[in-house]
Amino acid sequence: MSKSAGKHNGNGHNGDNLLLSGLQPESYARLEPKLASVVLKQGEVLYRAEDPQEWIYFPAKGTLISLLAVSDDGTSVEIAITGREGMLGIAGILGARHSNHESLVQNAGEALRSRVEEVRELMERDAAFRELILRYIHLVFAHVAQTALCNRLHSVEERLARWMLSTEDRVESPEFYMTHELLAKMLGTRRTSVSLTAAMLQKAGTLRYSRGHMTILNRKALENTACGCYEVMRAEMQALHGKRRDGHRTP
Amino acid sequence: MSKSAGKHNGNGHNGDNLLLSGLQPESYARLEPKLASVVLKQGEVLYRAEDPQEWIYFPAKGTLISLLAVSDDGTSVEIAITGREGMLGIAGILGARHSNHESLVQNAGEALRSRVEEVRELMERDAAFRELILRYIHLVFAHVAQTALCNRLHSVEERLARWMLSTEDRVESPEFYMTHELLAKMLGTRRTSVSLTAAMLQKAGTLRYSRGHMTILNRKALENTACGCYEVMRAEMQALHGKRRDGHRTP
DNA sequence: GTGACTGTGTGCGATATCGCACAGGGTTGG
DNA sequence: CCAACCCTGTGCGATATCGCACACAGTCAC
Repeated sequence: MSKSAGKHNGNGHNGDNLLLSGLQPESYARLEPKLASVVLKQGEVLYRAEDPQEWIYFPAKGTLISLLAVSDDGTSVEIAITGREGMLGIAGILGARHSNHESLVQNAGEALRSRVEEVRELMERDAAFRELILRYIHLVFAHVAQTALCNRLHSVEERLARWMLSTEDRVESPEFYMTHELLAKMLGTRRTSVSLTAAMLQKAGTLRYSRGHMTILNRKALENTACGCYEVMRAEMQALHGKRRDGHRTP
Repeated sequence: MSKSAGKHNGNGHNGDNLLLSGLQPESYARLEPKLASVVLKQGEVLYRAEDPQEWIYFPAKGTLISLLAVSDDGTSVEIAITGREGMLGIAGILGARHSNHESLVQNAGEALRSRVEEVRELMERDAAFRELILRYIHLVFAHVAQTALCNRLHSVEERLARWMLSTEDRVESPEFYMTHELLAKMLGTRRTSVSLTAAMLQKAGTLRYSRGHMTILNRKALENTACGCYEVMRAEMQALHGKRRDGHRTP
């Protein structure tokens, strides 16, 4: 279900983004000339904290972007994660000049982007599009809230496993680039805590990694290790995009 | 600045809610017949997790409501806090049937409420109102994100102080009802951790409490104890409602 | 006034995580 | 091929918080 998504109408070259493929053909036709395809590189920062919110990004299949909250002393924590199920630039949609969050490209890929005003204009015209975007904002809201809970109540191991699962879902591959250092930045913990936990999971045969090349070997085991937050977030996403209830991907 | 807020147009009996007082008179006149005044009691739960999102609440001056994320094992964490600067029922505005969050009345008071559909309808008609509501959603989003960071990186003492300050701002009084047990529920920690920390602050003369009756004695000291998250959240609120930069209240 | 309940103080061992420092093995670029 | 750099493993003491249990003092209902 890559190009022509089941319940969606698959507007051809929408970069597989699920918000765009949910558009009616005539709405998409109106937005299309404003959309530009961009290539996002691993490690690229789309928005720094305090940057003006000018662009909306609609990630294509496989592209993965983290939203990070940064503290004044440089420490940071991931608050949400975005793949082709969503978009980047919510603050702009909500009328804010800037947000305090940094968006960091975790897995390279393509995205379509448009100016905030164009998207807002389409939202005013097209009620279905507006509803979809608002529902997506609700999804992110729920995601951030669950993260707040998870950060407080769950162990590094549980959070690490949750992160791996969410990432695999969006990258749509069990292999991706991710160092312990970066993981620590996102989980808001020390690099060594990540290394210890990851080593345990590797010994157990759950995953394998080497110098940033990470591979999930046993997804079931990861699911058992992760806290319930993963399921909560996944259910929320399915409520929006109506994916199948049984599995996370279709071959 | 109780009834007739400076930059706002003060629509008489809007319960001092800053979102409603920001409305143009004709818009408010349209919404007013749909608004009903309700009294919220201490400890009352407006929305349980999974409850259908039917009502929007606009708290009046002094009324304080917490948004809690609840885990399946009953543990919980506060993700946001709402006073007269905002409203309750964002999930409904965003088109979600339900949210996973519980809203708990911390400080009794009044609120105006209306059905979700009425508010949504006014949002469609009145662009200024829509912008205000969307900007408020951004505010809450920023608040939840900051909480996620704070929960992960800051100590019980810092978080407790932050909570006290936010609460005083909304209750608009240095005295309010709050037990250690409840605080623990919101900060996502043990009751005894709260008791220990609170006892330290009491010995230092920063606050005083007895069986749920809590009084802030030295606000400056609290500000020094709290993490920067308080300032971040407050700045965000001021960006929306344009309050004075120097103090939190006017006599 | 008495009993039941609720809010707070205290103790104490267990554990996860922190903060920091250093070593060594891949990888990359010249 | 070598040097510099990046990623990961390891150690170890310090500390915050956890989890649980029990004591005691206000407060409220009767």
